[in-house]
Amino acid sequence: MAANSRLTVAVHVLTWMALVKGRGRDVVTSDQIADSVNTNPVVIRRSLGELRKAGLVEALHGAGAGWRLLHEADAITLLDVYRAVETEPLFALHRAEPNQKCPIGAGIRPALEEVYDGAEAAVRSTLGGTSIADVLRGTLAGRAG
Amino acid sequence: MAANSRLTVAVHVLTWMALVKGRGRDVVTSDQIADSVNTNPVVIRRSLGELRKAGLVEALHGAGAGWRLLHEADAITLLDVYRAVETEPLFALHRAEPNQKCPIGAGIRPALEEVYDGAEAAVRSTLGGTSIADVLRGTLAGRAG
DNA sequence: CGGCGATGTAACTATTTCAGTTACGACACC
DNA sequence: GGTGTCGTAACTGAAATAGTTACATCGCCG
Repeated sequence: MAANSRLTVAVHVLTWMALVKGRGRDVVTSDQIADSVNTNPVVIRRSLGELRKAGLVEALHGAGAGWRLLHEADAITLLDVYRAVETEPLFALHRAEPNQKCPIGAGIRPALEEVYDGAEAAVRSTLGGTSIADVLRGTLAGRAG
Repeated sequence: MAANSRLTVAVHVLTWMALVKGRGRDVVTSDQIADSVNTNPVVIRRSLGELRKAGLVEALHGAGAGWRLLHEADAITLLDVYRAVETEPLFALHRAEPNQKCPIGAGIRPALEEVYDGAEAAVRSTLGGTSIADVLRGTLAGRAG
């Protein structure tokens, strides 16, 4: 389970919500989404909870409860989703502190961090160039849109 | 993301080898490298084994055995290292196949793959722009070079 | 006001991965 | 043949993921 599928699940959730919203249904339940993603509703609610904290969706309570998109599909980029669900950096540094008595051990971490920051910036830039609307179009067309 | 430190360890290994090679010692043992990385020699040998398969280092046997860089430090990019040690994609797709009866479930995976491929290409491009010599300079200077 | 349907979360489990460790055979030089 | 190192298998502990059960909570509706 090297890489996690949180970004995939969250994008799937939002893309599905965008699709059914286009069909006139703008409040949906975690059970309905779970049926499309093919997983447990709790997994979906966990994902929606992160998206809610990021201000991308809202939860409604009481009768007719469920979830609603807070922005248009073309105003949500995959970078927004990435920021909402991904906490860890792309590449981890040493698990244990390297030998500080060695010039490499003492100085390599900031050097690596600079390179890793550049790689993450490149990823964010790529994700920022694709919206949920793009994914929806690509999904229905068989391409990324 | 359960990010691993394989890239970090492998870059550390090569950077250290480049440093000591500059000091005239071009055959080193996994024990010596492990002392700088602050880990077990077997972890280093596993990393070196992947770098050997990638053609970046060679192993010597018999008396005076050890490892040797096969290229100059400025001819090895972090992309070469990334390719050598990283097998999994940056982002995982669904763990279980999504619902094929749903238009999103049926079509989202190729759409996502296209975006993910773009992100990976961006990472590779960034890593390709930095060499072990750059990391060595940055490590000794307190920057990435 | 009580029932209902959904959210929100805690708690537990199975699976997987990572990295550290021990152990030992293989190898090539002396 | 002895020695030092590689090369790798096997095991362990720790952590993360995602799936699951369970249940308190919330707010409308009859």
